Amino acid sequence: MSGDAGSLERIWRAVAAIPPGRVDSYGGVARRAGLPGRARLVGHALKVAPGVLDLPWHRVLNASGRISFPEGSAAHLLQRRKLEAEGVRFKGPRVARAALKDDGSLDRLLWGPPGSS
DNA sequence: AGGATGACAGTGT
DNA sequence: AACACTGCCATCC
Repeated sequence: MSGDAGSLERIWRAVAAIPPGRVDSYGGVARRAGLPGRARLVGHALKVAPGVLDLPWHRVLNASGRISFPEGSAAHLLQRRKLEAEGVRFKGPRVARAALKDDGSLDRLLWGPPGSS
């Protein structure tokens, strides 16, 4: 199916590793899963992920720090609500700069500041 | 088999 | 900052 099932598993694990209140990009997840350049595969992996895994899918945003679902859609609203419930603030359509850091580099935000919680 | 689609990303303008 | 275009690759029709 998805190339090989192992890729999906690695992606699911990478997503599960994102701490509450933190976010990461599709590309970042792909890279941490050992699949650089497979950002689109991450989207597919989340789409087909078994619900029982209970993955924090809402913590995955696109490279612009924005939710990839169409604005106004139920999915978009749900994701935003889940993030705000974890303390992630939004600045218009994208996550606040505080969460994005200065560069806007999501992956740096996630693993960059050591010991920051 | 071939083209379109998509929970993306990088670069250029 | 917004938009267009290209690269990427698994699925779908």
